[in-house]
Amino acid sequence: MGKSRIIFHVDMNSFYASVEAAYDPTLAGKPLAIAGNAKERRGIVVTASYEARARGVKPPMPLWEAKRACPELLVRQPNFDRYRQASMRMFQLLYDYTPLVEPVSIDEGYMDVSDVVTDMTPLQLANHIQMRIEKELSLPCSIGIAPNKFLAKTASDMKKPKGITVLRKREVREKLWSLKTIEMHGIGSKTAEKLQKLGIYTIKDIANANKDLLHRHLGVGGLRIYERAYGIDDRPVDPDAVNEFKSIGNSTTLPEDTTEPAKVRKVLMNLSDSVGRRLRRKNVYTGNIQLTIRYYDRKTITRSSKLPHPIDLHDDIFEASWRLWEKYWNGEPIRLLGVTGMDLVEKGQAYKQLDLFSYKKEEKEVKLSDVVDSLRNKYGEDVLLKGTQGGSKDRSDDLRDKKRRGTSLEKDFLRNKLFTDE
DNA sequence: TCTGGGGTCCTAGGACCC
DNA sequence: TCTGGGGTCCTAGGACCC
Repeated sequence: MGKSRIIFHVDMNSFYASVEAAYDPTLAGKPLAIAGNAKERRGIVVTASYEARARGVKPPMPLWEAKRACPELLVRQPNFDRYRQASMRMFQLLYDYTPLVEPVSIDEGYMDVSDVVTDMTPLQLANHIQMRIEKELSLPCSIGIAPNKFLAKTASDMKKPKGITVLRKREVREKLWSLKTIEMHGIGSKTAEKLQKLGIYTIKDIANANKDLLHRHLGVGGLRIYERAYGIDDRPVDPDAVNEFKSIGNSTTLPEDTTEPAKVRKVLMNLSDSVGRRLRRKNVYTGNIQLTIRYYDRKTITRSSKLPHPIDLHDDIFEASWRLWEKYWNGEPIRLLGVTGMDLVEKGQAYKQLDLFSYKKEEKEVKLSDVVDSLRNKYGEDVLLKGTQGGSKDRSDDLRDKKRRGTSLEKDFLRNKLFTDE
C-alpha cells in the first residue's frame, strides 16, 4: 500500500483562443474561434472562447455552422509557434514546484505534489499556481486536486473557466455516480452505446455492474471503467512519458477530392519530407511506414509495411508510401492522405538494445529518483548532465540517458514532442 | 457546405514456428 | 485418417483523446 498521493491536473481554458487574446488584447471578451483551414470550406473550429461558446459555438464544429450560430464570430487561424511558446512557459512555471510534471498535451498536464504541500494546503498551492499563470502569462486555467490522475482530470473539468476543484475518493458516489457514462474520461460514444445495450446508463450503473460482463463486452477497457467508477486509478505521474514516441506522422485533407496520381505523388512527397525532418530532428529511425487514405465518403483505410531496415530520409519514406499507394488505392476519389513512421528506434539503439533491456529489468522496482541519486553519488553531476562518456553524435537523445538523467534534466522538455514539432 | 490533424492503446486474425 | 496447443510477429481497424 503506497501512501496516498496528491495529484493536480492543470487544464488551460480555451487555450488557443486565450493565447490569441493574451497576444492581442482587443480580442479579449469577444466571441473568438480558432479554426484550422480558416479559408477552406472544410475548416472546423478547434477552440472557441467562452464568449463564443455561450453563443453556441463549440468545437469541433464546421466553421460554416459556427458562423451561422454566431454571425459576429471572430475567426483566427492557429498559430502553433505561439501556442508552443505559451505552453513552454506554462510548464516551466509548473516545474518551479516539482519535477514530477507530466505534460499530456500542449495545454494540460499532471503534477504529483505529494511532497510539495508541506507548509501549504493543496488548495493554497493550486491557487498560487493559478494566480501566477494568470499574472505572468495572462492565461486562465482550471485545476483539479485529487488522490489520482483520473479524479484530478475529472475535477478540473467540473469548474471552467478558472476553477479549482477538490475531488476526494469518498465523494465519488455523491459527485460522479449520477453522471451519464459518456461523461467519464475514456468512454466515448461507441462505448456509451454498448453500455446502453447492457442496461448501463450512469456511472453508478457501471459500479453496480458485473465485472465479468464488462470484461467480456469491453475487454480490458471494461475492467478499467469499473475501477474508475469507484475512483480507483494507480497510474503514476510519469515525467518522461512526453519524450517517448511510438509514431510520427503527418496527414492533410486535400483542397478537393482527387484521383490524379500526379497530385497524390506531390502530396505524398510533401508529407514524407516533413515526416523525415521530424524523425531526424528527434534522432530516430522508423522501421514501418503507414499510409492513410481517406476517400470522398470519409471511409478511411490504413496500410503499412515493415521495412527491411530503419530509415529517416525523405526519399526512402516517400518510396515506401508510394509503393503502398500503388498497391492499395482502389481508384476512388481521395480526400485525405497521411504518412506515418512507426516502430521508431533511436539512433545508435541497435547496439544498445540489450543494455537497455537489462537496465529496465534490473531497475524495475527501483524508484527513478533513487537511480538518479545513486548515479549522482557515483559519478557526480556531470555524468547526469552529459549522458554517456562515449561518442559525441548519438549520445544526447539516447533513451537510457534520458531515464538516468531523469528528474535532474526536467528542462529537457524544451526538446519534447509537444513543443519542437513544426 | 458535414465533420482537422496529432497521437495512443487495444483487439483480432492469419502466418509461422515448435 | 483429419487432426493439438502455445507463442510471437505482422497487419488492419476501431475507439478514444486533445
